[in-house]
Amino acid sequence: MLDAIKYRGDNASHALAPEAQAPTQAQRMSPQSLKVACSNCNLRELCMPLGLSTDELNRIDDLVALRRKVKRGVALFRNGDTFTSLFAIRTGVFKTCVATEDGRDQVTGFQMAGEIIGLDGIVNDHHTCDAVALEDAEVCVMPFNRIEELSREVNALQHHVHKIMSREIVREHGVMLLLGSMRAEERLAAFLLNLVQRLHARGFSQSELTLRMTREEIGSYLGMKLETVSRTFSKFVEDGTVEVKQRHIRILDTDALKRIVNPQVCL
Amino acid sequence: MLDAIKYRGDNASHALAPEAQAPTQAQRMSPQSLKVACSNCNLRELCMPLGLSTDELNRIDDLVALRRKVKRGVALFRNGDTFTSLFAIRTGVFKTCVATEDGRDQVTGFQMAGEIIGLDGIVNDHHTCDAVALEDAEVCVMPFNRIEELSREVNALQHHVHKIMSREIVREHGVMLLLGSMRAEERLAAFLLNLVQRLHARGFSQSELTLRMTREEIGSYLGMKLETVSRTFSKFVEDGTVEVKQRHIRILDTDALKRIVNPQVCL
DNA sequence: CACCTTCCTTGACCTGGATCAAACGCCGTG
DNA sequence: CACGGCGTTTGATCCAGGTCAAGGAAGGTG
Repeated sequence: MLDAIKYRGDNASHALAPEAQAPTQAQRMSPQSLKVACSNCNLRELCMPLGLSTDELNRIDDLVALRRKVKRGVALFRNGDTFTSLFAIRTGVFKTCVATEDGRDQVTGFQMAGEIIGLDGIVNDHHTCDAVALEDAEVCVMPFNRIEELSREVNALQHHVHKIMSREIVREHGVMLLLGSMRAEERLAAFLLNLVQRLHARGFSQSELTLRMTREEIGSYLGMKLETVSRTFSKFVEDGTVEVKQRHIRILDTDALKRIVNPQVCL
Repeated sequence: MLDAIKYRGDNASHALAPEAQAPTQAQRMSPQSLKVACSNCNLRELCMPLGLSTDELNRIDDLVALRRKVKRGVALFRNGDTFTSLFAIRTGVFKTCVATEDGRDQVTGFQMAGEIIGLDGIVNDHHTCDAVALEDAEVCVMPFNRIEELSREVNALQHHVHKIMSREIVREHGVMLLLGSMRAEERLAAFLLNLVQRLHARGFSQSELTLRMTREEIGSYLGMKLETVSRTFSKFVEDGTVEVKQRHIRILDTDALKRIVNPQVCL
């Protein structure tokens, strides 16, 4: 799925703690005066196409209009907001969710550093879901007309944009498979494996993670009630597959999780 | 969702019968020698951006390399196939489905005339799902490198491609909402309303439709077993909401269906 | 520190939909 | 026309997960 790019050496156990990537004083004081440059961003390999020439890289630096901080619990955008930009997540984790008119809502994904959100807004020039920060976060704001302009000139960027959207479509296929045909244990196991894999690709541990979302949000994403999420965690603990201390999870037996997701293949 | 474009006047009751859009003799004989032209295609308003200049229209005619016929039950592409082209459906209905390694599969969508399939292949240069014709069908083959090339020059096309991908992402959000938070009756009601709405946008009846898929395929799409699909249909019939004769469906009370999907709003 | 709120866990019970099974209707074929 | 196969319907039963309810732990606040 996601290319396994390591861009941080440390396997910090408090993987996503806000302090881990605390902004510099300069960033905090004047986000706009700071020269925002993709070319020397350590997330570049996640957001941007590889193999760009120096010239192309410099032009891409202009993509990011500014950076924006989003406090925990605050929405980056909401259903109905006019669409102008895509957002590349620098730090923090977001959830995106859609809602029916009568109140029920559904988490459609959890996004972390290097991932792009806002793609839902392109069709109708306004967003059709909410993106809410699950912890203090920072994003790069990339005006979409600038993206379109530049991707007419930089082929690699054009193709990259297509790939990002296609990747999102494929990811959602996976969620549909999960929601349509898996049972509670399988869903949660798949969820944990996916999270830990993405964190690992970002240089964190393969076996430890700190959840940034509540049981209810996990449940919404996985199509089950929070009590079932909790019970399923407890079952994994009983089986010795994971350790759970509140939101801190340690995976003791990755293969067991894989077997749960895919009984046949992993004997 | 889909713009309600009417491009056919007739409200044929056997909406999707193959004969309704039977190919001409010329098409059957030599699909490649026939000049394939988007500019005079009656589906253009569904596939292509509006408001193109004559010049732009002519260039877009070159997008379609050829047309391809796909017999009922045959796959247009399969999981693993190398990706080269997107496909615009001219006639017929397709299903797309993904599968786990251990056999279970999940229908991710049903696509009809004017809709574009193959977007899943862009990320990794190979397809990650199967697209199977549910009835004899015909598609326009649009090599993706040609699309990228042309969309660098025709801004409207570039934006259109982005919109199509974004639309697919938004559609999948809706399916996730359905799978994650609706009950059987709501799912089937939502499914019927969506189908009939898309058919209506193509000039067919608002109240009658012929299903091209089996109960099992509907069930897979909606995350329920075929027996439950059948029972739910039967319940709708008891309630006087629809008439069901095999795959022929007549909706007697659209509002009732809407109320099932969205209890609060429709009192 | 005490208090409150929010989130999480666990128990007891219930139910919607899955599963298993049987029979029926439609349709293509020899 | 009879036959066979596939798709569908319907019934009977079961169970995974939902629902309701009661505490409990962590963390923030005055």
